[in-house]
Amino acid sequence: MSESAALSPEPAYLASLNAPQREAVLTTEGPVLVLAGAGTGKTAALTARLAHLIATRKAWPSEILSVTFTNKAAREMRERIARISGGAIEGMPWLGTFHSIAAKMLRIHAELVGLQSNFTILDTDDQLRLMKQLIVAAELDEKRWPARQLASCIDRWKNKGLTPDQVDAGEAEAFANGRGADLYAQYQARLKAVNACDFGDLLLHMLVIFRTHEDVLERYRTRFKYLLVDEYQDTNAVQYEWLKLLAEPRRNLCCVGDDDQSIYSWRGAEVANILRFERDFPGAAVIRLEQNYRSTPHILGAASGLIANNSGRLGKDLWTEVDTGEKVKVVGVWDGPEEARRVGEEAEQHQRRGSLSDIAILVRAQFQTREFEERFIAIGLPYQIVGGFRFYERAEIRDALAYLRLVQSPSDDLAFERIVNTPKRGLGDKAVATIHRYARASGQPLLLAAAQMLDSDELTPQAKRSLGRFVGDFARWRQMHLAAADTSPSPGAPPPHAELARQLLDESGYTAALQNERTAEASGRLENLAELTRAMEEYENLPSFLEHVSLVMDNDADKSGDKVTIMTIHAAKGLEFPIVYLAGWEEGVFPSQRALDEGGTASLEEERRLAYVAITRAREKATIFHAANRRIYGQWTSSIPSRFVGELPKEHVEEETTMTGGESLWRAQWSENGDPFAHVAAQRPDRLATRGPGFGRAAQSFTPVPQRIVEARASAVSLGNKGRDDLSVGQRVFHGKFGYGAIAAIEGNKLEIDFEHAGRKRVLDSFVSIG
DNA sequence: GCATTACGGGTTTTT
DNA sequence: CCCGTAATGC
Repeated sequence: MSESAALSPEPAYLASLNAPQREAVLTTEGPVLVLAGAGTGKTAALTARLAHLIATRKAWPSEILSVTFTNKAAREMRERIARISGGAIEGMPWLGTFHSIAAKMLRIHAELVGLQSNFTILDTDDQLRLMKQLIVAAELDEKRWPARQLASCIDRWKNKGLTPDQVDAGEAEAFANGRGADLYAQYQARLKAVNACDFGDLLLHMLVIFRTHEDVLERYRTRFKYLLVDEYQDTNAVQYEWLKLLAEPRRNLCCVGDDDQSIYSWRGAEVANILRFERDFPGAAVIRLEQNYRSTPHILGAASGLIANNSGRLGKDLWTEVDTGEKVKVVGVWDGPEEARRVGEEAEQHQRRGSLSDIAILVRAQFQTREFEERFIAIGLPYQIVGGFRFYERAEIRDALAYLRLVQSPSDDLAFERIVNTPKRGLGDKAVATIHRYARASGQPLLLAAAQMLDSDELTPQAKRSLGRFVGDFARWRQMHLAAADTSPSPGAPPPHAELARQLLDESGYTAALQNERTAEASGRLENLAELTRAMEEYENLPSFLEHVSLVMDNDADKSGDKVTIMTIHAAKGLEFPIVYLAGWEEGVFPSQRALDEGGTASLEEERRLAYVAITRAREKATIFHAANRRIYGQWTSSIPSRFVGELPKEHVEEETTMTGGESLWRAQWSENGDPFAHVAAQRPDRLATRGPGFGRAAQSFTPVPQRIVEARASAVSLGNKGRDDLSVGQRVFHGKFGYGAIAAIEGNKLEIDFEHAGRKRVLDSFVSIG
């Protein structure tokens, strides 16, 4: 590193940076706020800054605390630093998410908050079950005061840095007329009793420790010579307090963020943190990254004009050297299906020259994805929906993890509760309640209590037999686990903890139960479990794997194959695509009804920031849609274009409406009640034909049927007729686009098919032939 | 203890 | 309209 620095006029990591980026790298001392607009090379500057600190020997890698919000961001930064330094920088032990860093610290200092260092980190499911127990015990009506709501209150309090005794009366009112704070205290007591904590606790416990144990705080203050925070606009109150404490006395704190991209206030993020940075850290250098390397001038112009409608911004002017590009297109369509049809057609057109992975469809809310999904299935356009359930949140994965947790910590009562009757082994509520009672009376963990109860007559002989097997299994697995810890792993062979997991899933009957289901879901679940045990091989031992899992709820999208991506705007933050379709820009959808009803200006401004994030995802082309009619919760609703459409500067926008008769017809249908299709059918019979360009391709293996006839058949089906009687579950069929597959389920004229290559899809029966 | 039906509720999602 | 959860019957 020093050699190359001596040879070239400046170090390699500065070479491709512009002036403000350099400033962000070279201003190492004192507080720095880097306002990084969308697509302005923020990560490049950030990684260069880390490389610089290390290359100039201002700090060792272990003396820099760098925090990100997602594991993905942390991973990317790690990779980029390795690349930028040619692998010279390794082992940045304090680069990670707030939560993973907090967990690492808390393992060291656990006893200061009454935990043992091997505490478990609960998932949402465990939390809810625990809270529900408390609500029932408090004799509250669990209908009126659902556990979910308590969970969100407690989460909010933790995000604000409030311990149970700090929750004031006003806050406590939020749950069960003031009993919320009390339940919070009970919940914390229960967590301590089972040696566990939740996500919010990781940060809050450490904050409490910093506040009450000067020596611990001092230790980290001495260690961290430089602090770096990415996505600073997303920090919540606890995280802010953390940083303020740790940054002293050197105050070498560099925060990078964009106030215009703050879209997570609903989960505790406070834009105010970034807005008042200069006041919090007087003398702070504020550096603006405004040169955009991503989008065309029209896209930037549209986004900038829109966000200018927000007040209380720090302000940035994005610019680009690019001087070509299309205007942002705004398309008014009749209804949701037409919106999906249009996007599908354009995607197919693009597919002829380019790749489908260039295209993203961004929506405000998950329910909007359905329309696109249905259309794309019909025309056989490959797509992927990003978001929804993540791998580690799936039931079968959590079940497997609960087994493993219980093997590792026999006192993990929450894990015990989760799996004692999963798969069904005849230990229902009654048996479990008995075990509970016994455990509580004898002050023991559930699994231990269960083992002792085998010698008593508390349980029915049937339950006893079943429980005996369960307990015996665990005794054996536990032996294996302990043995595995002692033996040195033989090279080549799968590590013993992965073997243990496989054996455990077999012997517990979990695998068998899924195999017996013989449904498509079950086979998918078995695959997920296989993937889980495979993933375990990457880890040294069971404890380190479980730690990884509880912190890294990663959402790795399947990047293989050429597909259009459909996702929410939230999920798209930080990503970019050449072509972006922005669907559903209507009042009540985007901005969402909820934002309009409650929350006032603040939430409307957050919606606007979301819109800003959405537009700035596009590199070359952005198309905004608004539909005059949309079916929401099964009800046809007419809608007006989003106010955000009107806020786009005219010079950057090109408008189009597909409605015959233009504006007048569109306005006319407004007051109309009833089925908007009646109107459309009368005016525009062609609109009923859903034959996009892909139709022929998808339908190649059978006679094309005009849509109206297909629809007629669909209604016959809904009256009880089978669409076709030549299909049955398990049968091998051929689909024009997806190829061969087996029918997993039949619902009317809709089929669920496990395709050999395309995976599981829902298709209409008219699109398949017997293969 | 388990399968079935009724009911309600339905932004955004990470860690 | 469609999903997941909760009370209800077997």
